Amino acid sequence: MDTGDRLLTPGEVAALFRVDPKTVTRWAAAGRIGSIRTPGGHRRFRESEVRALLEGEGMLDEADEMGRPRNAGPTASTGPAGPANAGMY
Amino acid sequence: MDTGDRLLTPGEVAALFRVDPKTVTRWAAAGRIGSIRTPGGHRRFRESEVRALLEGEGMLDEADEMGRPRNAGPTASTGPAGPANAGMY
DNA sequence: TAACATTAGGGTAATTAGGGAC
DNA sequence: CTTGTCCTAATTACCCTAATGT
Repeated sequence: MDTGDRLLTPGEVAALFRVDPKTVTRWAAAGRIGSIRTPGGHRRFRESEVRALLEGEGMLDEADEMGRPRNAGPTASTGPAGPANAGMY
Repeated sequence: MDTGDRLLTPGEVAALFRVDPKTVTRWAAAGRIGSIRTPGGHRRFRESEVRALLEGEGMLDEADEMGRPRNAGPTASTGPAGPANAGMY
């Protein structure tokens, strides 16, 4: 059962989200997305986790959302409720 | 049970890290990962060491603050024997 | 022995990391 | 507060040919 633990490079993740690779790096640095480091220091991301984030897995409807109380509120717990347990066994 | 007496080829390790086999060879040359040489000069890597590197080897994530803490990993156990992991600038 | 895929080795582009500022 | 762009340095990817492993 490979849920897809393929690893993606920062550039691929950035392309998927249509953001700058630097932004993906910031997400990883902030702990918003799990990352695996190569011995050289580069990051690799789990495809399953990235796809979960793309799907909006856990994200409620944002149709009416405009305020986007991200950090302002306590216990933000924004969205995906956790790491989506992408890859743990 | 063999926790890792199995030896992996550069191609195997490269696939695990989603990097080029040449990069794995470079890691071995730089001493970032242990390697066993065949009489012919080819390298073999210990599966236990590779898996330890993949898991993060004692490093959960670099999340620090801001946002919310993600779930904690499954007890990272004790770091094996933190080998010479040195190197970032 | 022969054939095939993989690996080693060097060299050169492309990508990534990290910081700091707007 | 988030994102994109600037910089420099390090790491990685792809090019090649020859040797090794099965």
